Amino acid sequence: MAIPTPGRPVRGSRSGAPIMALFDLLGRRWGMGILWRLSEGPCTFRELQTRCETISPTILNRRLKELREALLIERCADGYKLTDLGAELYGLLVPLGSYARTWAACLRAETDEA
Amino acid sequence: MAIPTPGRPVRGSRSGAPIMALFDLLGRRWGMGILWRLSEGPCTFRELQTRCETISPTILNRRLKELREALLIERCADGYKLTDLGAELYGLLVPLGSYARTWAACLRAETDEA
DNA sequence: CCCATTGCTACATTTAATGTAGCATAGCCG
DNA sequence: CGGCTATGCTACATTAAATGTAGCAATGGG
Repeated sequence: MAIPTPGRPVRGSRSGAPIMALFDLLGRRWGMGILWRLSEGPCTFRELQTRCETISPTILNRRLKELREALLIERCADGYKLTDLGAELYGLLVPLGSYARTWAACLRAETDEA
Repeated sequence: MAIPTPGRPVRGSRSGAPIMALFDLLGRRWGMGILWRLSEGPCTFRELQTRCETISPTILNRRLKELREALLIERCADGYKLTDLGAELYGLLVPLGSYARTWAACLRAETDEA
């Protein structure tokens, strides 16, 4: 699957709105998860596979290719790492971490009362 | 597909880390796009379908069910709208909009020079 | 009653993800 | 050198998810 290109039709925008292209890319399975795990530090393919806990090498490899093409990650001596552009994106995802805990608490509360 | 439940195994975390559960949910096709479009204001199923430009009713309906179950959106007189929890999440996605434009510019630059 | 709009569902097809096995290369150690 | 380990993958068969089109049942006018 080719990477979504801003300016060309993407899922959610026939005109290729950048945000929709980004959502299309990050919305692929494991997309954000890989960025998140890689933010813990550069690592090898196999180490990344371990960090992701349940990813298959097939899909890890495909996402890595896409994310490299999208300039978010790159190869290095230790295997793979975030580019500056990727690190910047990661920075925007960080707040989702604490939000997720709030969200989880709400879900639990809802489930309990039901 | 059941919604990923924090605390139970999800993609990326056997122990169910909230952030991975959230990534699993938002990482489903159209997940973030629907939130984004709904943030423009409450609307009907069909209007939302139009805003999304290219979504099929099948998958729109499925995502709506999931997002409702996840307490991010709810039904209202006008059709659907974000819950407070969903609006809060949307707030965290907003910065991705301007980031996406930067990212698009970098991609274009890269493509041009190659 | 007729027509338009609503929120969907059915179903057939295409595409993506999974899981397991294993190969080819590179580096060490004796 | 031979044998071991780790690396980055790829092949392939299976399952699951997304797509696209058609259309139905319900509601609310006029």
